[in-house]
Amino acid sequence: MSAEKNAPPVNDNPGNFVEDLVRADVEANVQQGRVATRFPPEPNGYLHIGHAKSICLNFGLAETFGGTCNLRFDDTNPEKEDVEYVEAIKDDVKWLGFSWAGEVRFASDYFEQLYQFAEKMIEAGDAYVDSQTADEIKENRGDFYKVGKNSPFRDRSPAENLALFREMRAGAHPDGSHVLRAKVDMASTDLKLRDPLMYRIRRVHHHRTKDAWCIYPLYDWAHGQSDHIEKITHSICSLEFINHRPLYELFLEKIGAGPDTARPKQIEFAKLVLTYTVMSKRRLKELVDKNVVTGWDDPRMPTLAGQRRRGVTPAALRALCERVGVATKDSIVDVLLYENAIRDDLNATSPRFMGVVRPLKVTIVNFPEGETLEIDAPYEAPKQGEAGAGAEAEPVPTRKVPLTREIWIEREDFMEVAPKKFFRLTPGQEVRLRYACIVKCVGVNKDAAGEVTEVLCEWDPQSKGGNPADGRKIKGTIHWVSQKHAVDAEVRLYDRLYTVENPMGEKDKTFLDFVNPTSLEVVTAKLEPALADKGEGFRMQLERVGYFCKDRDSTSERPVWNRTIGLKDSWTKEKGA
RNA sequence: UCGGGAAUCGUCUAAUGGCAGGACAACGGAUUCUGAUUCCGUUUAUCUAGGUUCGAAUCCUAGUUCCCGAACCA
Repeated sequence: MSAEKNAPPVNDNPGNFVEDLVRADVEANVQQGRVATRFPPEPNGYLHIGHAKSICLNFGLAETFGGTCNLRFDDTNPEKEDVEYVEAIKDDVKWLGFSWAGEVRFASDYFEQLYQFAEKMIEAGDAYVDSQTADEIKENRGDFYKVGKNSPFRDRSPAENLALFREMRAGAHPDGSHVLRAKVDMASTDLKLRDPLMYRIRRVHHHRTKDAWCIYPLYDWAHGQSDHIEKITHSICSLEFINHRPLYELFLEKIGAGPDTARPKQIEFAKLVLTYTVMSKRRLKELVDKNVVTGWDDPRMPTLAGQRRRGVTPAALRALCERVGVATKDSIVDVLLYENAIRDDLNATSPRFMGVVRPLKVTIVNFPEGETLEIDAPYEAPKQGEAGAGAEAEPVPTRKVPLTREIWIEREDFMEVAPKKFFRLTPGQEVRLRYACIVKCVGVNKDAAGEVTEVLCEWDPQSKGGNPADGRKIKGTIHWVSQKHAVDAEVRLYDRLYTVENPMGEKDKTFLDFVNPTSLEVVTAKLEPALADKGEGFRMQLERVGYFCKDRDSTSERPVWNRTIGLKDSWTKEKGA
């Protein structure tokens, strides 16, 4: 008992320092204890696994504290943005299982208000129109070791600045001729504070505001102010934005957002990076544009659309984000953690079926020709710790599996010359056909090249259902499909897209140099007939093979299944050793 | 040569001056009509050097390493 009293607090949960900070604010009644977050993607590409972490964090916080989370598109750079992405992103967030508060927001909804804020800045002498060229601005900004030089236009009067800024808005000046800058400090050691740009002139069609504007705000001017307009309490972003925080706060100060206890608070966390994965939108676009993959939703892509098509569940993605934790240290998560989260969820939820991916003919020579044995086989995911069959405490749902004289088995389940501990088919050895019976290999047929083309077996008719009458131990169980009933299907066997942990980590090479040449292998598989009528998106486990999801490329003549992920395999490892 | 961040098992992450814990991975074993699942067990960590303290991952000093920052991108 005394030991219990002295026991240190135990916390087996992964850390989430953001949640701790928010909780502290709620308990201190900051912002009346209100929690309002936002997920602010730029609609210039598809969401990926990294975004999932931010989505889970922001929406999760809102759920945890009974607050709200907005979906806000940060659409301030029309050159790269498109409605295609807006729709895809909305779908992805919904698919992940989250709902945003009210309508979808757009930074572009705030362009007028942002503009008014900017006029206030000008009137207060806190912003000016700079008419230097882009090169001059860059030159005069200085660098890490050299302070900047004031622009010759820095001392224009508020009245002149206001007139010029209004002309900029009205389209009186060509692109690039002027910018609006905040007047801060060209000598600051923080380069971000050397008179940051607020507006540029760009005659570009915007996907929402069309041609209403020819000046567009830059990130630093748009983001914090949008947070303020939406009354966001906690503005969560990734680590690289920590350099922007002083500016974030300065702008809120200048627009009169109130005391810092009443303003949005920027908090930075480490984004999710996975081994064997390249997440940046630019590279993802490159894979698409160079046809390395078939599109943004290619099942090898780390995009949410790709992962969804591959068969990954939203629950698996959420589990990954939960397990990874939230911290301020740059980290690279082993992709195995993700694969484990996928298997974990799929194992618990996938019905079981049989299918042969690389078929090899087997003839059961003493099985009556033309006869079919119908077997009732359970297909539900086994309960935790239970075996797939046998342990029928209560009736379990089953499907009919036909057994005939000619069947397909997996090519790798037969070896003419087998190593020790090979518990599958090999001459003279007995093996169980899952759910069906015991067979023994009595011979093989080969082609001219010496390749085994057919395996001959005898079955034990006393073992119908899978267990021998005399109770003898059968070590191996293999899957099979009746040839006569088999459904041909295109199966896409996906593997990691890269051959190395960090495809970006090599000098003199690009990530494209490390694309796995066998990241996709297409085979014609033989599936059991019960799978014939499954619809697009149906997920299942092919026993002993892996988890699969029916692809939208399926036609009535040719079903297509994607391998989401294989089963863990301790056999190939042993074999290799 | 500047400014800002961060350093705990192989990986991610706890412990906020008091037993360095968990997950994944690895390894061993048990169970199994999936070589899966499940169960049990084992190995492995506080960046370095000083200091404060009865006691330091935690506080102090110095150093080292890594990341971010010089777009009219976000």
